[in-house]
Amino acid sequence: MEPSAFDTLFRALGDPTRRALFERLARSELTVRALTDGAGISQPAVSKHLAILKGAGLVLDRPQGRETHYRADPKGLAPLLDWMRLHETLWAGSFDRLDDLLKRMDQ
Amino acid sequence: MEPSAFDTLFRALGDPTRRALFERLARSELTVRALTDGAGISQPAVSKHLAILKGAGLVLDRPQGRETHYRADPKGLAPLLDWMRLHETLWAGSFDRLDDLLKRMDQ
DNA sequence: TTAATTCATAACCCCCTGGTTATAACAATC
DNA sequence: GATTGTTATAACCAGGGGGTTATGAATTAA
Repeated sequence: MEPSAFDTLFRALGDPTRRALFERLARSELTVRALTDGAGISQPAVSKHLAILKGAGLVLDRPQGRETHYRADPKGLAPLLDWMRLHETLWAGSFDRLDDLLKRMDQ
Repeated sequence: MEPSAFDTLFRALGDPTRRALFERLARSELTVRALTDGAGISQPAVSKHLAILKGAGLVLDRPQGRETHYRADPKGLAPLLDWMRLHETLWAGSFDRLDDLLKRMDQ
């Protein structure tokens, strides 16, 4: 069976290195070179991670000349919300924390 | 470096088989035997998945005689909320959907 | 007490994944 | 045009992870 959107999303976020890249891209758009500097791994490794993040819909690329700019895609996390909605009953205990999150986002 | 709580949680949820087990346990408490029937994999494989889910704090076990009952732990998903809070800015676009979720949980 | 059931662990295997280096394509600069 | 810089891909490799069967410990049933 082909992997679901949940699979690709969870798997993409499952790797710490990949999640670190995503978190950097959440703050600002960066080129592959900029991402490689400070990532502690080679440039091809970074490119592979970016391809996976892109495949999961977490990241968008913007080629410009010889460099490619990457940025996080807000819509990429939507399946996470969908999955949580499937398990609302589990959330009762965490409700107040989620409420806090919403309040902070609202202001 | 030792893996963070995020790592263990995301990795635990990253495997489809494991997520399926977790989803079944979200609905009702089940024994290893009950989980194995209908999982499509061997009993030792199920036990290993359960150990990983337990290690991630997603599941609680309750030994009773020769069988062990497992159930989902609501608090296990808390780190997911924490992680989302770290990236609130990314959420602007998904805000209304999260709002929907909260409304449905409130009723 | 003997047999059957349930579960966890050990030992093993294969494949997938995350890393590497090498290289090619393309763009910018000299 | 030649060179340098940026990125993606190919080829490869080591390790980890998810599966298996075998087995033992503990509990229940016969």
